[in-house]
Amino acid sequence: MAQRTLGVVDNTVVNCCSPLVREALSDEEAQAMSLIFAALSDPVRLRLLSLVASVDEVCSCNLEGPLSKSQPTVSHHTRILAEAGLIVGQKRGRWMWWSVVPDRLQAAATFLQP
Amino acid sequence: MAQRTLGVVDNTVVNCCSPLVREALSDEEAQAMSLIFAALSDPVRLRLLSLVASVDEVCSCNLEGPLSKSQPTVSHHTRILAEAGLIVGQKRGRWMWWSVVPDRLQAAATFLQP
DNA sequence: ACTTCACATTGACCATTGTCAATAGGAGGA
DNA sequence: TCCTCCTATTGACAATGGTCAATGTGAAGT
Repeated sequence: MAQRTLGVVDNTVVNCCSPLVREALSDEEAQAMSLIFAALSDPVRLRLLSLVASVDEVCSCNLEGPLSKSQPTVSHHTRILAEAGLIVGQKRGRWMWWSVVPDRLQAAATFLQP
Repeated sequence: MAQRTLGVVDNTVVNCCSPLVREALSDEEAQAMSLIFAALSDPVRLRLLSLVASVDEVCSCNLEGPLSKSQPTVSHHTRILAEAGLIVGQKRGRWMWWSVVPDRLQAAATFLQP
């Protein structure tokens, strides 16, 4: 076992590592995290997420051009990213405004941190 | 634009953020990163990676049991994780010993860090 | 040489996914 | 009301992916 112990606090061993490294993942944890990474596993969605993350808000109509994808395809990808909790949409008038969820990105990053 | 500038060093603007947030991702970057996340997008592979990460080395024969998957399936998943650079295998005798590549995990984590 | 053991590869099957044309829904303007 | 605009949904298709039985490969022991 390569659990890198940092110290003992209140008679509890404190380990250094993220859930991924500390111990074997449960089925439920693995299932939940795989949904996030599945949302990140497509290059078009990564570019879409990057477009949203690099500004405060973007409406769907401003994504078709940069992504060179049809409107239904963009809608499909925003839906998957939203279901993974990585972006949230707010409808104002006829436009759908998307923004990132920094906490969700941070959670995924922390999960991988060795 | 929501580029959060940290300061100016050598006449170059220094931004705070990961590639994902700093600017729109290129096709090549998106394609490359999507391969890593695709490797992480399956619950069985996440559990496999966790098993490898929680110890120094594991041979394939010790993965079939915990994962409840057939030997070809385990081989399939180790291959995908290895091609993504997340684990490396070393053959010693008849056994294949797998270990994680911490730098690769760290790179994926940094990529997501907002 | 023969056998055994650990792992990789192949082939087949079914499920999932990315894409777009066509259509539907819903908000605002004339 | 009618029309236009933006987005979501549906349906279809090709491509990809997870799984395992069968087979191949290669190393170690007898």
